[in-house]
Amino acid sequence: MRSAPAVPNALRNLLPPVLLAAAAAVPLRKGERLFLQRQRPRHMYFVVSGEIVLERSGASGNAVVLQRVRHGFVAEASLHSASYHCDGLVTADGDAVALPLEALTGELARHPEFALRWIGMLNQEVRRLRGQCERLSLRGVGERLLHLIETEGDHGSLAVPHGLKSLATELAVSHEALYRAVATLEDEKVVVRDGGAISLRRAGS
Amino acid sequence: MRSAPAVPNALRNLLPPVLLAAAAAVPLRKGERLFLQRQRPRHMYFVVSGEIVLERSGASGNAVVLQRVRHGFVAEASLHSASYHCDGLVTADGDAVALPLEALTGELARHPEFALRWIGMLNQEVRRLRGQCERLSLRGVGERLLHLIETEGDHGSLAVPHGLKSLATELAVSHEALYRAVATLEDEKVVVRDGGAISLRRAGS
DNA sequence: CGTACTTTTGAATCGCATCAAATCTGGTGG
DNA sequence: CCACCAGATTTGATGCGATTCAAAAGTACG
Repeated sequence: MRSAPAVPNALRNLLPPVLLAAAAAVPLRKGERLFLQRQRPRHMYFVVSGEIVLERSGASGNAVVLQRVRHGFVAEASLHSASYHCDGLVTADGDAVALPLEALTGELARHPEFALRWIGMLNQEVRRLRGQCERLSLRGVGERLLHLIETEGDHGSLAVPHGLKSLATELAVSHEALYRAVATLEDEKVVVRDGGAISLRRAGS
Repeated sequence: MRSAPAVPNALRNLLPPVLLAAAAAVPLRKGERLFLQRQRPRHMYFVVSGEIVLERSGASGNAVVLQRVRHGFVAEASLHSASYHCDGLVTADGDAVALPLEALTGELARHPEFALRWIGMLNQEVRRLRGQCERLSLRGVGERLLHLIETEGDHGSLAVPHGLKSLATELAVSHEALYRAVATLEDEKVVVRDGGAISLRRAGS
């Protein structure tokens, strides 16, 4: 028996029954693109496992990573948009849930308390994005990494399940620079690497 | 008679009557701080004129500019927060409107169509922030500037009412670097400076 | 065992930050 | 009107840190 938790608890608590019924499980295959820039939005996704990267190809042709999502909503901002504003690229196998945007709009209009929860979710996203902007405003790879650990980490410990290389693109630095920064911070006894996690020495655990 | 447009049209179209009645005009004085990090949120603001900068003082003590607002909402993400996540510093005299958060929450719960409009506003903000992250991920001052003009500008023309210096902090580069980048782009016939605006030569106007 | 990937280290180069200083600007008061 | 000041603008020189190119070593997986 495949234990397929098509809809995780986070969604059960947020969405009304009608939407839960309309939710469809979507398998994520590395390399696949869930949606493309400029496409008309039809679904919103919730990543249960695996990884999706929102990326946008600039005029110069180089792809820029807007966001990595390992657990949470993707394309939630396309609710009333005429088109997706970025690509949804799967970078690690896993599972997601697709929600039809039409149904979502209808339920938001029908259930005020759901709309309020949705607004709360968006507020959280806005704050997270502000944090990312703040992080990217920092000079120095080390500072960015420490900021990430303090901001997104759990009690001074940041999970890095997919290696430092993918983390480097999120911090908008070369992977070499990140490796060197981590090594330096370890020498300085500021952080400790524990396999799939980086932790601050002070505070936290 | 002072023509005091306490509530601009953008707000009239968005907010229900009850909130418009609860809105209070707030004069903005340069140097003043509308709210402080970690304070309990009581109001949300809408900038009519002047400028407010959202800034956060990092652990290292250096202030980081999260956002400059010359027209639009400020602190909209603090709706259900226990505290503001940044300071609201006035950087240019002007006027704003203050909305009590309590009343806002109540109206959102009471009027689904208002909640939907609010969600639309938040979606726009999320996209704008993603754009800013994308911009900050770019290497090179010139690239960031061009991205800003293309993204936030009006038909390839970006208003710079407060000089390039404040723009530099928004792009997270030194003002010297920005001045040099602008000069270079002008030499290369890529942009034109027109007093308070920078415009692309190709496209746009 | 081989392939593909990440991790790691090295060396050269380039862009930006930084410090410094000169010029220009608008505004204020004499 | 002019002197003067505060701020923005501009140019120059220097150093550091990150990028880049390169290559080796480690690791996971079929």
